[in-house]
Amino acid sequence: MGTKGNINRQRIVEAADRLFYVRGYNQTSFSDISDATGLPRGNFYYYFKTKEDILDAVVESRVESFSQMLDACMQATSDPYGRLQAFVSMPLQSEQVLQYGCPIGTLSAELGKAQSEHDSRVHMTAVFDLLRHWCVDQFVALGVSAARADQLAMDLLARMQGVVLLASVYNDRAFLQRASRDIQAWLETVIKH
Amino acid sequence: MGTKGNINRQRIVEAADRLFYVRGYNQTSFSDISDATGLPRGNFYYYFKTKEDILDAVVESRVESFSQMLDACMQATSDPYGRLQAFVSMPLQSEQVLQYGCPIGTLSAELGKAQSEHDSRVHMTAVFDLLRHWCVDQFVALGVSAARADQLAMDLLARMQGVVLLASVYNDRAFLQRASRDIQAWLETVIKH
DNA sequence: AGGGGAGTCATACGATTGTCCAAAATTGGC
DNA sequence: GCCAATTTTGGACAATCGTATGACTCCCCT
Repeated sequence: MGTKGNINRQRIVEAADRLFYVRGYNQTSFSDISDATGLPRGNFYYYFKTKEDILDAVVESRVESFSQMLDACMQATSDPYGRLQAFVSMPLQSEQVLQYGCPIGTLSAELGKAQSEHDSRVHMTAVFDLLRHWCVDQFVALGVSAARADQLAMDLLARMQGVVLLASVYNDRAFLQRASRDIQAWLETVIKH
Repeated sequence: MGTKGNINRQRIVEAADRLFYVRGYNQTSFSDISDATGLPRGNFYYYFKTKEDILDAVVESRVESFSQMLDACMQATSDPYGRLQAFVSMPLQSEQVLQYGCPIGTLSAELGKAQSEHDSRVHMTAVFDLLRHWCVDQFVALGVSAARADQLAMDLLARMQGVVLLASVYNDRAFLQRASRDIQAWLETVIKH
Protein backbone atom coordinates (compact mmCIF):
# COMPACT_ATOMS: atom_id res chain seq x y z
CA MET A 1 0.00 0.00 0.00
CA GLY A 2 1.45 3.29 -1.10
CA THR A 3 1.75 5.93 1.56
CA LYS A 4 2.10 8.80 -0.87
CA GLY A 5 -0.91 7.58 -2.79
CA ASN A 6 -3.29 8.18 0.06
CA ILE A 7 -1.79 11.59 0.57
CA ASN A 8 -2.69 12.65 -2.94
CA ARG A 9 -6.08 11.03 -2.67
CA GLN A 10 -6.70 12.98 0.49
CA ARG A 11 -5.61 16.20 -1.20
CA ILE A 12 -8.08 15.58 -4.01
CA VAL A 13 -10.93 14.94 -1.60
CA GLU A 14 -10.08 17.99 0.50
CA ALA A 15 -9.91 20.31 -2.50
CA ALA A 16 -13.08 18.82 -3.98
CA ASP A 17 -14.83 19.19 -0.64
CA ARG A 18 -14.03 22.88 -0.45
CA LEU A 19 -14.84 23.51 -4.11
CA PHE A 20 -18.12 21.58 -3.99
CA TYR A 21 -19.09 23.76 -1.05
CA VAL A 22 -17.99 27.11 -2.44
CA ARG A 23 -18.90 26.69 -6.11
CA GLY A 24 -21.29 23.75 -6.09
CA TYR A 25 -20.86 20.22 -7.37
CA ASN A 26 -21.98 20.72 -10.94
CA GLN A 27 -20.03 23.96 -11.29
CA THR A 28 -16.79 22.38 -10.16
CA SER A 29 -14.74 20.85 -12.98
CA PHE A 30 -11.80 18.51 -12.92
CA SER A 31 -9.68 21.43 -14.04
CA ASP A 32 -10.72 23.35 -10.94
CA ILE A 33 -9.65 20.50 -8.70
CA SER A 34 -6.48 20.15 -10.74
CA ASP A 35 -5.65 23.82 -10.27
CA ALA A 36 -6.41 23.65 -6.56
CA THR A 37 -4.28 20.59 -5.91
CA GLY A 38 -1.54 21.03 -8.51
CA LEU A 39 -2.17 17.45 -9.57
CA PRO A 40 -2.85 16.70 -13.23
CA ARG A 41 -6.36 15.68 -14.15
CA GLY A 42 -5.28 12.31 -15.43
CA ASN A 43 -4.19 11.34 -11.96
CA PHE A 44 -7.70 11.57 -10.58
CA TYR A 45 -8.74 8.50 -12.52
CA TYR A 46 -6.25 6.40 -10.66
CA TYR A 47 -8.22 6.96 -7.45
CA PHE A 48 -11.72 7.62 -8.77
CA LYS A 49 -13.33 6.09 -11.81
CA THR A 50 -15.84 8.89 -12.22
CA LYS A 51 -16.75 12.30 -10.88
CA GLU A 52 -19.56 10.81 -8.85
CA ASP A 53 -17.00 8.66 -7.07
CA ILE A 54 -15.29 11.84 -5.96
CA LEU A 55 -18.67 13.06 -4.75
CA ASP A 56 -19.08 9.89 -2.73
CA ALA A 57 -15.70 10.42 -1.11
CA VAL A 58 -16.57 14.04 -0.35
CA VAL A 59 -19.87 13.04 1.23
CA GLU A 60 -18.04 10.43 3.28
CA SER A 61 -15.59 13.13 4.33
CA ARG A 62 -18.42 15.39 5.41
CA VAL A 63 -20.03 12.59 7.38
CA GLU A 64 -16.72 12.19 9.19
CA SER A 65 -16.42 15.93 9.71
CA PHE A 66 -19.91 16.28 11.13
CA SER A 67 -19.39 13.19 13.22
CA GLN A 68 -16.37 14.81 14.85
CA MET A 69 -18.39 17.93 15.50
CA LEU A 70 -21.08 15.89 17.19
CA ASP A 71 -18.39 14.29 19.32
CA ALA A 72 -17.29 17.75 20.35
CA CYS A 73 -20.86 18.50 21.42
CA MET A 74 -20.86 15.27 23.39
CA GLN A 75 -17.65 16.11 25.21
CA ALA A 76 -18.74 19.65 26.01
CA THR A 77 -21.16 18.46 28.65
CA SER A 78 -22.91 15.35 29.88
CA ASP A 79 -26.27 17.12 29.87
CA PRO A 80 -28.28 16.23 26.73
CA TYR A 81 -29.93 19.62 26.82
CA GLY A 82 -26.57 21.35 26.87
CA ARG A 83 -25.41 19.14 24.04
CA LEU A 84 -28.36 20.19 21.93
CA GLN A 85 -27.64 23.80 22.76
CA ALA A 86 -24.07 23.37 21.60
CA PHE A 87 -25.37 21.73 18.44
CA VAL A 88 -27.65 24.66 17.68
CA SER A 89 -24.89 27.20 18.19
CA MET A 90 -22.64 25.33 15.77
CA PRO A 91 -23.53 27.27 12.60
CA LEU A 92 -22.68 30.47 14.45
CA GLN A 93 -19.06 29.41 14.65
CA SER A 94 -18.63 28.90 10.95
CA GLU A 95 -17.57 31.97 9.02
CA GLN A 96 -18.58 30.63 5.64
CA VAL A 97 -22.16 29.68 6.45
CA LEU A 98 -23.34 33.20 5.70
CA GLN A 99 -21.68 33.16 2.30
CA TYR A 100 -22.33 29.66 1.02
CA GLY A 101 -25.04 28.28 3.26
CA CYS A 102 -25.07 24.92 4.99
CA PRO A 103 -22.72 22.34 3.47
CA ILE A 104 -25.41 19.69 3.80
CA GLY A 105 -28.44 21.74 2.89
CA THR A 106 -27.08 23.36 -0.25
CA LEU A 107 -25.61 20.12 -1.55
CA SER A 108 -28.86 18.30 -0.85
CA ALA A 109 -30.79 20.94 -2.73
CA GLU A 110 -28.41 20.62 -5.65
CA LEU A 111 -28.47 16.84 -5.76
CA GLY A 112 -32.23 16.77 -5.25
CA LYS A 113 -32.59 18.07 -8.76
CA ALA A 114 -33.33 15.60 -11.56
CA GLN A 115 -30.17 14.13 -12.97
CA SER A 116 -30.01 11.83 -15.94
CA GLU A 117 -29.69 8.54 -14.14
CA HIS A 118 -28.48 8.03 -10.58
CA ASP A 119 -30.71 9.31 -7.84
CA SER A 120 -28.06 10.80 -5.63
CA ARG A 121 -30.53 11.76 -2.94
CA VAL A 122 -29.56 8.62 -1.12
CA HIS A 123 -26.15 10.08 -0.43
CA MET A 124 -27.24 13.14 1.43
CA THR A 125 -29.87 11.45 3.53
CA ALA A 126 -26.91 9.64 5.06
CA VAL A 127 -25.51 12.93 6.36
CA PHE A 128 -28.89 14.12 7.52
CA ASP A 129 -29.54 10.76 9.15
CA LEU A 130 -26.38 11.17 11.18
CA LEU A 131 -27.57 14.45 12.67
CA ARG A 132 -31.13 13.24 12.95
CA HIS A 133 -30.32 10.12 14.93
CA TRP A 134 -27.92 11.99 17.16
CA CYS A 135 -30.63 14.50 18.01
CA VAL A 136 -33.09 11.69 18.62
CA ASP A 137 -30.65 10.18 21.09
CA GLN A 138 -30.40 13.44 22.99
CA PHE A 139 -34.15 13.88 23.17
CA VAL A 140 -34.63 10.28 24.28
CA ALA A 141 -32.01 10.82 26.97
CA LEU A 142 -34.18 13.69 28.18
CA GLY A 143 -37.07 11.32 28.72
CA VAL A 144 -38.98 11.92 25.50
CA SER A 145 -40.68 9.02 23.76
CA ALA A 146 -39.03 7.66 20.61
CA ALA A 147 -41.76 8.84 18.27
CA ARG A 148 -41.83 12.31 19.80
CA ALA A 149 -38.05 12.48 19.79
CA ASP A 150 -37.94 11.89 16.05
CA GLN A 151 -40.50 14.62 15.50
CA LEU A 152 -38.47 17.02 17.60
CA ALA A 153 -35.29 16.09 15.78
CA MET A 154 -36.87 16.77 12.40
CA ASP A 155 -38.28 20.06 13.67
CA LEU A 156 -34.90 21.09 15.01
CA LEU A 157 -33.07 20.27 11.79
CA ALA A 158 -35.72 21.99 9.70
CA ARG A 159 -35.53 25.15 11.77
CA MET A 160 -31.75 25.25 11.59
CA GLN A 161 -31.78 24.67 7.86
CA GLY A 162 -34.31 27.42 7.30
CA VAL A 163 -32.47 29.89 9.47
CA VAL A 164 -29.15 29.23 7.75
CA LEU A 165 -30.74 29.47 4.31
CA LEU A 166 -32.39 32.82 4.93
CA ALA A 167 -29.36 34.17 6.76
CA SER A 168 -27.18 33.33 3.78
CA VAL A 169 -29.65 34.74 1.27
CA TYR A 170 -29.70 38.06 3.10
CA ASN A 171 -26.15 37.74 4.40
CA ASP A 172 -27.63 38.68 7.75
CA ARG A 173 -25.44 37.68 10.66
CA ALA A 174 -27.69 39.37 13.20
CA PHE A 175 -30.65 37.26 12.11
CA LEU A 176 -28.55 34.12 12.31
CA GLN A 177 -27.62 34.89 15.90
CA ARG A 178 -31.08 35.95 17.01
CA ALA A 179 -32.82 33.02 15.34
CA SER A 180 -30.33 30.61 16.89
CA ARG A 181 -31.14 31.99 20.33
CA ASP A 182 -34.84 31.58 19.54
CA ILE A 183 -34.29 27.95 18.64
CA GLN A 184 -32.46 27.40 21.90
CA ALA A 185 -35.31 29.07 23.77
CA TRP A 186 -37.76 26.82 21.94
CA LEU A 187 -35.70 23.82 22.97
CA GLU A 188 -36.03 24.87 26.60
CA THR A 189 -39.82 25.14 26.43
CA VAL A 190 -40.03 21.81 24.63
CA ILE A 191 -38.01 19.88 27.18
CA LYS A 192 -40.02 20.84 30.24
CA HIS A 193 -43.19 19.38 28.70
CA MET B 1 -43.99 45.24 -32.41
CA GLY B 2 -44.40 41.62 -33.39
CA THR B 3 -47.18 39.72 -31.73
CA LYS B 4 -45.75 36.30 -32.49
CA GLY B 5 -42.39 37.35 -31.12
CA ASN B 6 -43.67 37.74 -27.61
CA ILE B 7 -45.38 34.39 -27.86
CA ASN B 8 -42.09 32.64 -28.57
CA ARG B 9 -40.34 34.65 -25.92
CA GLN B 10 -42.97 33.56 -23.44
CA ARG B 11 -42.58 29.94 -24.46
CA ILE B 12 -38.85 30.17 -23.87
CA VAL B 13 -39.33 31.66 -20.42
CA GLU B 14 -41.96 29.10 -19.45
CA ALA B 15 -39.83 26.15 -20.53
CA ALA B 16 -36.74 27.60 -18.87
CA ASP B 17 -38.73 28.24 -15.70
CA ARG B 18 -39.80 24.63 -15.47
CA LEU B 19 -36.37 23.27 -16.39
CA PHE B 20 -34.51 25.55 -13.98
CA TYR B 21 -36.80 24.24 -11.28
CA VAL B 22 -36.63 20.56 -12.13
CA ARG B 23 -32.99 20.24 -13.20
CA GLY B 24 -31.39 23.38 -11.81
CA TYR B 25 -30.05 26.44 -13.57
CA ASN B 26 -26.51 25.27 -14.24
CA GLN B 27 -27.66 21.82 -15.33
CA THR B 28 -30.08 23.20 -17.88
CA SER B 29 -28.54 23.73 -21.31
CA PHE B 30 -29.75 25.64 -24.32
CA SER B 31 -30.32 22.31 -25.99
CA ASP B 32 -32.69 21.32 -23.21
CA ILE B 33 -34.73 24.48 -23.67
CA SER B 34 -34.61 23.94 -27.40
CA ASP B 35 -35.95 20.42 -27.05
CA ALA B 36 -38.69 21.56 -24.68
CA THR B 37 -39.89 24.40 -26.87
CA GLY B 38 -39.17 23.05 -30.35
CA LEU B 39 -37.44 26.34 -31.12
CA PRO B 40 -33.89 26.28 -32.47
CA ARG B 41 -31.15 27.42 -30.15
CA GLY B 42 -30.18 30.29 -32.39
CA ASN B 43 -33.53 31.94 -31.84
CA PHE B 44 -32.90 32.42 -28.14
CA TYR B 45 -30.29 35.02 -28.87
CA TYR B 46 -32.78 37.21 -30.60
CA TYR B 47 -34.60 37.69 -27.31
CA PHE B 48 -31.80 37.17 -24.80
CA LYS B 49 -28.19 38.15 -25.20
CA THR B 50 -26.95 35.64 -22.65
CA LYS B 51 -28.10 32.76 -20.49
CA GLU B 52 -28.16 35.02 -17.46
CA ASP B 53 -30.70 37.20 -19.26
CA ILE B 54 -32.97 34.17 -19.49
CA LEU B 55 -32.44 33.68 -15.76
CA ASP B 56 -33.49 37.26 -15.14
CA ALA B 57 -36.67 36.69 -17.13
CA VAL B 58 -37.36 33.48 -15.23
CA VAL B 59 -36.88 35.22 -11.89
CA GLU B 60 -39.18 37.97 -13.04
CA SER B 61 -41.70 35.32 -14.02
CA ARG B 62 -41.49 33.71 -10.59
CA VAL B 63 -41.98 37.05 -8.90
CA GLU B 64 -45.14 37.45 -10.94
CA SER B 65 -46.25 33.91 -10.12
CA PHE B 66 -45.72 34.31 -6.39
CA SER B 67 -47.37 37.69 -6.51
CA GLN B 68 -50.49 36.12 -7.94
CA MET B 69 -50.41 33.49 -5.24
CA LEU B 70 -50.21 36.17 -2.58
CA ASP B 71 -53.19 37.86 -4.21
CA ALA B 72 -55.07 34.59 -3.88
CA CYS B 73 -54.25 34.56 -0.18
CA MET B 74 -55.50 38.12 0.05
CA GLN B 75 -58.82 37.32 -1.60
CA ALA B 76 -59.37 34.21 0.48
CA THR B 77 -60.25 36.25 3.52
CA SER B 78 -59.98 39.75 4.93
CA ASP B 79 -58.49 38.45 8.17
CA PRO B 80 -54.68 38.86 8.19
CA TYR B 81 -54.34 35.79 10.38
CA GLY B 82 -56.35 33.71 7.93
CA ARG B 83 -54.25 35.08 5.11
CA LEU B 84 -51.07 33.96 6.82
CA GLN B 85 -52.61 30.55 7.42
CA ALA B 86 -53.40 30.27 3.73
CA PHE B 87 -49.84 31.32 2.95
CA VAL B 88 -48.39 28.61 5.18
CA SER B 89 -50.56 25.92 3.63
CA MET B 90 -49.43 26.91 0.15
CA PRO B 91 -46.53 24.44 -0.17
CA LEU B 92 -48.97 21.65 0.70
CA GLN B 93 -50.87 22.26 -2.50
CA SER B 94 -47.87 21.87 -4.77
CA GLU B 95 -47.19 18.36 -5.91
CA GLN B 96 -43.62 19.02 -6.97
CA VAL B 97 -42.34 20.58 -3.75
CA LEU B 98 -41.55 17.15 -2.33
CA GLN B 99 -39.51 16.23 -5.37
CA TYR B 100 -37.66 19.40 -6.23
CA GLY B 101 -37.98 21.58 -3.15
CA CYS B 102 -38.97 25.22 -3.02
CA PRO B 103 -38.57 27.07 -6.35
CA ILE B 104 -37.12 30.04 -4.49
CA GLY B 105 -35.06 28.26 -1.90
CA THR B 106 -33.31 25.83 -4.19
CA LEU B 107 -32.55 28.47 -6.80
CA SER B 108 -31.24 30.78 -4.10
CA ALA B 109 -28.99 28.06 -2.77
CA GLU B 110 -27.69 27.42 -6.27
CA LEU B 111 -27.08 31.05 -7.12
CA GLY B 112 -25.57 31.72 -3.70
CA LYS B 113 -22.55 29.72 -4.79
CA ALA B 114 -19.50 31.57 -6.03
CA GLN B 115 -19.70 32.22 -9.74
CA SER B 116 -16.91 33.72 -11.78
CA GLU B 117 -18.10 37.27 -11.85
CA HIS B 118 -21.70 38.43 -11.32
CA ASP B 119 -23.10 38.13 -7.82
CA SER B 120 -26.53 36.87 -8.73
CA ARG B 121 -27.71 36.85 -5.13
CA VAL B 122 -29.34 40.19 -5.78
CA HIS B 123 -31.89 38.49 -8.01
CA MET B 124 -33.30 36.09 -5.51
CA THR B 125 -33.52 38.55 -2.65
CA ALA B 126 -36.11 40.24 -4.83
CA VAL B 127 -38.37 37.17 -4.67
CA PHE B 128 -37.78 36.71 -0.97
CA ASP B 129 -38.39 40.40 -0.38
CA LEU B 130 -41.79 40.07 -2.01
CA LEU B 131 -42.87 37.37 0.46
CA ARG B 132 -41.11 39.04 3.36
CA HIS B 133 -42.81 42.40 2.91
CA TRP B 134 -46.18 40.79 2.35
CA CYS B 135 -45.84 38.87 5.62
CA VAL B 136 -44.74 42.03 7.38
CA ASP B 137 -47.89 43.75 6.16
CA GLN B 138 -50.07 40.98 7.58
CA PHE B 139 -48.35 41.08 10.96
CA VAL B 140 -48.58 44.85 11.10
CA ALA B 141 -52.29 44.60 10.28
CA LEU B 142 -52.56 42.38 13.33
CA GLY B 143 -51.23 45.14 15.52
CA VAL B 144 -47.59 44.10 15.74
CA SER B 145 -44.88 46.71 15.71
CA ALA B 146 -42.89 47.12 12.49
CA ALA B 147 -39.64 45.82 13.95
CA ARG B 148 -41.34 42.80 15.52
CA ALA B 149 -43.30 42.16 12.33
CA ASP B 150 -40.11 41.90 10.32
CA GLN B 151 -38.68 39.45 12.83
CA LEU B 152 -41.81 37.34 12.65
CA ALA B 153 -41.78 37.45 8.85
CA MET B 154 -38.18 36.24 8.74
CA ASP B 155 -38.96 33.52 11.28
CA LEU B 156 -41.96 32.39 9.28
CA LEU B 157 -40.07 32.24 5.99
CA ALA B 158 -37.15 30.44 7.61
CA ARG B 159 -39.40 27.82 9.14
CA MET B 160 -41.22 27.20 5.89
CA GLN B 161 -37.95 26.94 3.97
CA GLY B 162 -36.51 24.49 6.46
CA VAL B 163 -39.62 22.34 6.50
CA VAL B 164 -39.80 22.19 2.72
CA LEU B 165 -36.09 21.40 2.45
CA LEU B 166 -36.19 18.51 4.90
CA ALA B 167 -39.46 17.22 3.51
CA SER B 168 -37.96 17.10 0.04
CA VAL B 169 -34.73 15.50 1.25
CA TYR B 170 -36.67 12.69 2.90
CA ASN B 171 -39.56 12.83 0.42
CA ASP B 172 -41.77 12.85 3.51
CA ARG B 173 -45.24 14.18 2.82
CA ALA B 174 -46.45 13.39 6.33
CA PHE B 175 -43.74 15.56 7.85
CA LEU B 176 -44.58 18.39 5.46
CA GLN B 177 -48.20 18.31 6.57
CA ARG B 178 -47.50 17.97 10.27
CA ALA B 179 -44.83 20.67 10.30
CA SER B 180 -47.12 23.01 8.40
CA ARG B 181 -49.77 22.54 11.04
CA ASP B 182 -47.18 23.24 13.71
CA ILE B 183 -46.23 26.48 12.01
CA GLN B 184 -49.87 27.50 11.90
CA ALA B 185 -50.20 26.67 15.59
CA TRP B 186 -47.10 28.72 16.28
CA LEU B 187 -48.65 31.61 14.37
CA GLU B 188 -51.68 31.44 16.63
CA THR B 189 -49.63 31.62 19.82
CA VAL B 190 -47.57 34.47 18.40
CA ILE B 191 -50.52 36.64 17.47
CA LYS B 192 -52.21 36.64 20.88
CA HIS B 193 -49.10 38.03 22.54
C1' DA C 1 20.52 -5.34 -8.53
C1' DG C 2 16.98 -5.60 -11.25
C1' DG C 3 12.06 -6.88 -11.98
C1' DG C 4 7.46 -5.43 -11.04
C1' DG C 5 3.81 -3.15 -9.22
C1' DA C 6 2.26 1.44 -7.41
C1' DG C 7 1.75 5.87 -8.61
C1' DT C 8 2.38 9.97 -11.95
C1' DC C 9 1.91 12.58 -15.97
C1' DA C 10 0.88 14.59 -20.63
C1' DT C 11 -2.03 14.21 -24.04
C1' DA C 12 -6.15 13.29 -26.67
C1' DC C 13 -10.87 11.85 -27.48
C1' DG C 14 -15.82 12.72 -28.54
C1' DA C 15 -19.49 15.18 -26.74
C1' DT C 16 -21.52 19.24 -25.17
C1' DT C 17 -21.40 23.89 -23.68
C1' DG C 18 -22.76 29.05 -24.49
C1' DT C 19 -22.28 32.15 -28.15
C1' DC C 20 -22.69 34.16 -32.62
C1' DC C 21 -23.88 35.01 -37.46
C1' DA C 22 -25.51 35.55 -42.05
C1' DA C 23 -28.73 34.24 -44.82
C1' DA C 24 -33.95 32.87 -45.36
C1' DA C 25 -38.63 33.68 -44.09
C1' DT C 26 -42.18 36.48 -42.46
C1' DT C 27 -44.51 40.55 -41.38
C1' DG C 28 -46.72 45.19 -41.64
C1' DG C 29 -47.16 49.97 -43.78
C1' DC C 30 -47.82 52.29 -47.96
C1' DG D 1 -48.00 44.11 -54.31
C1' DC D 2 -43.56 46.16 -53.05
C1' DC D 3 -40.08 47.43 -49.67
C1' DA D 4 -38.06 47.73 -45.20
C1' DA D 5 -38.10 46.00 -40.66
C1' DT D 6 -38.84 42.21 -37.84
C1' DT D 7 -38.40 37.50 -36.83
C1' DT D 8 -36.74 32.76 -37.77
C1' DT D 9 -33.51 29.34 -38.92
C1' DG D 10 -29.71 26.09 -39.09
C1' DG D 11 -25.17 25.67 -38.77
C1' DA D 12 -20.42 27.05 -37.24
C1' DC D 13 -17.31 28.79 -33.54
C1' DA D 14 -13.96 28.20 -29.73
C1' DA D 15 -13.89 26.55 -25.36
C1' DT D 16 -14.59 23.28 -21.92
C1' DC D 17 -16.58 19.20 -20.13
C1' DG D 18 -15.81 14.21 -18.15
C1' DT D 19 -13.36 10.37 -19.63
C1' DA D 20 -9.65 7.46 -21.13
C1' DT D 21 -5.06 5.67 -22.36
C1' DG D 22 -0.20 4.64 -22.51
C1' DA D 23 4.28 5.72 -21.47
C1' DC D 24 6.87 7.31 -17.72
C1' DT D 25 9.13 7.42 -12.85
C1' DC D 26 9.74 5.77 -8.40
C1' DC D 27 10.44 2.47 -4.76
C1' DC D 28 10.10 -1.95 -2.50
C1' DC D 29 11.04 -6.96 -2.35
C1' DT D 30 13.52 -10.93 -2.90
